[in-house]
Amino acid sequence: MPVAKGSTIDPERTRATIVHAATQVLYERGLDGIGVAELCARLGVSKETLYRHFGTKDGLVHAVLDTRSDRVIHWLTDTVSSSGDRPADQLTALFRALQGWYDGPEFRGCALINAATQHRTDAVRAIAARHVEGYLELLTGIAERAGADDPHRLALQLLILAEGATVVADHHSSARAGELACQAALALLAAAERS
Amino acid sequence: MPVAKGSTIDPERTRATIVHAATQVLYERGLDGIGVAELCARLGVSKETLYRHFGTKDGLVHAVLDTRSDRVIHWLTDTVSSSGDRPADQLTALFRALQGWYDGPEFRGCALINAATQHRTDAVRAIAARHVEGYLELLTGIAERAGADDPHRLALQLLILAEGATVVADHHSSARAGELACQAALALLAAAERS
DNA sequence: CCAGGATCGAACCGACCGGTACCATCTGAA
DNA sequence: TTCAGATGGTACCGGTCGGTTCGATCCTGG
Repeated sequence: MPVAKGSTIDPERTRATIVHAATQVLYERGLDGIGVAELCARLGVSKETLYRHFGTKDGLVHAVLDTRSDRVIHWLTDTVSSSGDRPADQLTALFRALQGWYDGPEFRGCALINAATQHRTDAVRAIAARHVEGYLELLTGIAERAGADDPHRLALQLLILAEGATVVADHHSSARAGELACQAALALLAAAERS
Repeated sequence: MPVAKGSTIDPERTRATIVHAATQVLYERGLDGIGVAELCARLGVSKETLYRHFGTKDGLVHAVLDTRSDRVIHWLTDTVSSSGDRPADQLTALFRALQGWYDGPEFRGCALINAATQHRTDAVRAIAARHVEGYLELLTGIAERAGADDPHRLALQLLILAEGATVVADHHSSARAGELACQAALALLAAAERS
C-alpha cells in the first residue's frame, strides 16, 4: 500500500522522522552493520523515499550525525547552564549526566567518535571534529568562569577526561567511569582555581 | 608462480608474516575497509594460504588483534619499567611514549578500541576488554608504588586519561593531548601521594 | 473533482563480498 | 631422486550490498 492510509503527506516531517529513527538504528548496529534494505524496513519507509530525501546512504548518515551532534551539545549545554554558576557544580552535573548515559542499556560509546572510526572519510571526520569542538567550547566556558590561568588547557584536559570516561565505560566498567572522571576533573579544577 | 622461487616453506613463519603485515593494513584501512582479495594482494599471499591458516577473515582479525594487544602492552610495560622507580617518572615516560605514537603519520587511535567499535561482537569485545585490563594492571602497579589510598581508583582515572588522550589526539589536535593528559595524571598522582 | 506530488512495494542492476575448488609449481625432508 | 606438503594464481559460487526504476495507491492544494 503506497502512502499509509491515514498518514499525512509532509516531506519535511517524513525526513525528520527518518533521521530520528535512523539515528537509533545506526547507533545500535553501526554505520555498516545494517544495509539500506533492512534499514528502510526498520524505519517503515521505502528505499525510494529514503533516496529522494538523502540521495545516498552516506547522505542519510551525514544528516543523522549532524543532528545527533547538535542534540548532544544542546543536552550538555542545558545540563551545565541549569546547574548554577559554580564551575564545580557545573562539572559535577555534566559528568553525572554522562554517567546516566553510560548506565543506560543502549549505551555504545560516543556516536560521533564511533562514526568517525567506522567511516574514516573527510566528511564524517569533519562532523566529528566539529562535535568535539563544540564539546570543547562548553568546557572552555567552565574553565574561564573558574578563572583558570590557561582555560584552553584546562578545557582540553576536561575533554580528555570526558572522552576517556566514555571509552572506559564502553569497554571496561560503566559503573563508575563518569564518577571517577568527575573526581579527577574537580581535582584539576581546584588546582587551577588555587593558582 | 606458486611458491616464490627463493622463498622458504615454513608455515609458522608464513603465518607470522601474514599477521604482521595484516596488522598494519587492517589498522590503516579498518576491519571492513578492505576485502580479502585486496588484503591478500597487499600481503603477497594467496587466498587459499590465508584461509588454510586462519579459517575465516574473522580468524585473521582475531589473531591480529591478539598479537597487537600483546605488543602494545609489552611496549608500555617496557617503557614504564625502564624509566626508574619513581611513579611520576614512570607516568611521564608512559605519556611521552603515547605522545610519540600520536605524532606519527600512521596514528589512527587505539587499534583495539577501534576494532571493538567496528565489529561489536563478543569475540572482538573480549579481546578489547582483555587489552584494557592489561592496560589497567600496568597503571595499577604504578598507583600502588605511589602509595595511593585506593590504587584501583587512581589506576582507572589514569586509564581514562590515557584513552581520552588517544581519542582527542585522533579527532582534535594530536600535538598536545599526551602532554596535557600527562600533566593531569601527575596532578592526580601528587594528590594521591599527599594523602 | 482533478492533477501533481509523495509514498510504498517489488523487481531489478552491476559490483563486490567472503569463501571454495583446482591445479601448476616450488620446497624440503626422506 | 622422490614425494608430500606449502603456496600462488585463477576461476568460480551464492549472497548481499547500494542504488535505480516502475507502477499502483493515496494525500493535498487548487
